[in-house]
Amino acid sequence: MAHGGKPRPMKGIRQLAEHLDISIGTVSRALNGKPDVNEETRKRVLAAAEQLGYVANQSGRSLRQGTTNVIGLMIQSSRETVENSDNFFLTVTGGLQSVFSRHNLDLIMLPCPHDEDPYEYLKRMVARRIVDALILSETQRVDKRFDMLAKAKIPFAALGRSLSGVQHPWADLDFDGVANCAVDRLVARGHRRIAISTPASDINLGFVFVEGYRRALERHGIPYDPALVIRAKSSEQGGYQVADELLRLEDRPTAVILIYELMAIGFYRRVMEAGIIPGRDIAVVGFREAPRAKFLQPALTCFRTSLHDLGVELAEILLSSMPAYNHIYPNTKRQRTWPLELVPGESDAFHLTTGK
Amino acid sequence: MAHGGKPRPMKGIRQLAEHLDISIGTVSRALNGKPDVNEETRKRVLAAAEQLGYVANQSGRSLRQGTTNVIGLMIQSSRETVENSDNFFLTVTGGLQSVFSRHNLDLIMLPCPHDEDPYEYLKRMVARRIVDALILSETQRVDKRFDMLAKAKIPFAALGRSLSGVQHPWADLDFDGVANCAVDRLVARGHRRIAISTPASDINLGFVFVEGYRRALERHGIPYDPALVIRAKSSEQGGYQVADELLRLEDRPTAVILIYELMAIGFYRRVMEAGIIPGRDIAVVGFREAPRAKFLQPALTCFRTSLHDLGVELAEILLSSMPAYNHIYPNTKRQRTWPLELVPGESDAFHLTTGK
DNA sequence: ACGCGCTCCGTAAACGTTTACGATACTATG
DNA sequence: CATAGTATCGTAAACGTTTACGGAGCGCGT
Repeated sequence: MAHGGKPRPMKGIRQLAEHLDISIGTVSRALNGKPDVNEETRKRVLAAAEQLGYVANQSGRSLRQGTTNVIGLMIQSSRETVENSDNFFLTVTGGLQSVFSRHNLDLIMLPCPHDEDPYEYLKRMVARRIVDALILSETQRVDKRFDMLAKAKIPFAALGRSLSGVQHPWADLDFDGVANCAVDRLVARGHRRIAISTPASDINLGFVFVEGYRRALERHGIPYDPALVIRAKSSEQGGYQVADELLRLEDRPTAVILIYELMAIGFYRRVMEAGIIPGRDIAVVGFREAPRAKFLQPALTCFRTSLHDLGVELAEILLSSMPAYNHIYPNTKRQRTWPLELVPGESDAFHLTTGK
Repeated sequence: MAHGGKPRPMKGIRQLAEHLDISIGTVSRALNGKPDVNEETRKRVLAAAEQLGYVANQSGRSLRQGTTNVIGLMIQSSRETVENSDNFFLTVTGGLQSVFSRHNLDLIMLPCPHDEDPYEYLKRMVARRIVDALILSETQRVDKRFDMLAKAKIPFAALGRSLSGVQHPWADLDFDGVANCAVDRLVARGHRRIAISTPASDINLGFVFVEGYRRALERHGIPYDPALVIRAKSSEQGGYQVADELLRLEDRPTAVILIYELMAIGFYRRVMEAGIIPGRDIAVVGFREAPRAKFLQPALTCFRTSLHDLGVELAEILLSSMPAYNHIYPNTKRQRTWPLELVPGESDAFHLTTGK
């Protein structure tokens, strides 16, 4: 490879210092807002940097001070994620960034390849020291990643709870609260056989969801029937499959709670194929409100929340557990279940005992 | 084993060298596969690195050799993107990674915040030298970013064409080909007033799409009517709006081509509100095949493609324009329109002249 | 005069790696 | 035996930045 004899342009702080006829130490201090530099020289330095388009080389900086000013958001583009994530991650990302940018932190997304073990991938990213802190998503029931990050002393927060690493910081949608509310609402309308869907994978939110459902049933004195818990992919196809399985049951449920709004599309379709009208013959409650759920007929009863604000909260939780920032976000609650608001629709608007 | 028990975490190549009683130069050469190192010592070094969990610090490495082994994929999480991107980016990402990982390159996603100018954001990322090369998406009609990257001599490729930076490498869905094919098909069924939708933003694919449509009409001797080109967001709501606007026209079109499949959901809904049945009273052709389009009734005629393979192609295009890799991917065609395959549905299955 | 504290700035040593260069031992060749 | 060539390895200089340290200049109180 040409390793060349051309006089390199020396694009660095050194050139900037020479151009200003100041030592590079002073230039660096001026740029980084250190106190012991004359205000007037600082102005000169900043002006020159702006004019010459100088930006500190990240490698040099982070080599010296062991910090990168980059936060990583790890996502596993598993097939299931790919099929249903839609705007979820990007919306949360917006909230995260709105906080990080205030501290000159940049967010990058680390997509773990399908064919690579998430744990190994994360280990590599950590070892490379490319990020100062991490946000983990799609937390598993037991998730080795937490222990690893704790041992490596990398600050992190999770988008989702987990059973492992008990005390780690997280923010999570209030899955059990939603299941609870949905059951209450359906029971109040006379339903007693209520089905629920949960993801097929080991992702923890499914367990939390079903657990909330189970406790709510218990509170109402309704026996918990495992046959009414359907494991399915969180997609339209999954919803179709849920309906399919429920139709096969001898003692069919009169209501169903779907963990992803998109599933309702497939669910509607399948039951209508069987001549069953959602909102008249069976009650349906979905999870998050989503633009495309708005077009369902009858309108889906679901739960609204601001994913953007959830991102904001999660960012603050992360910063509060980073030594360099916890003086700015002190005592922030390290674990936060994020509330959702009921959006009543027509899909469960009938009372069972009064007929349709 | 020299020191029994658990070795404490590696601090750097220096400790690894001391542990092996070899100079750090040799260790580095061994790890990087340089030729002038004894095969047997190399094995020892690799084994020790594996055992002690040593991974080279990326900052030190990239500071020295000016390379990071990271490829950045810039995405602008604009509101429009957030609403319709669904699995698009993650799927393409999978294809990209399958190529990059063969060369020990990692892909990171750089999400430009809504409130930041994409150009400034990119400039910052480039200046920080955090990536070796870039993939740009959502290319605008005229896109300053290309010129900037060219001037900064950063290798890049684009997911999407542009009018600026004429000779830059890119891969792009065959928007004009699809528009062309759709028009041909509709004309063959007797349609002459054919509407088309295009995004409201300056994203280039809209122009390419409409241009293909315009030329196809011209070929059939059908006059181009600007009133039939509807600018709308690429979402269900956008589709609803397209239908709404078309219904207001005095001389209503008999067919419509939608640039995003999701729009069909809203479109169906709106025309059915007006008592118009898609596939009987109006012909509808969508763009990409998507899981949720499968649930439309009648089935949407649309176009299928593998976004994963598009990612593979794009990765190879990028590598072929990187000095360090172009010997591996020589003479790869630098610009590639990616084909789509027609998936006939029922939404345009009627012949206009024979009635319904 | 002297010392002290303060403000500002220059010097140089890190940070962890890669790599050009030279050194050593050994082998093959003349 | 001298020399050249080869295989292998150690040494030290970069890469660009931050920062501990010290020094110069100055004002001020004793």
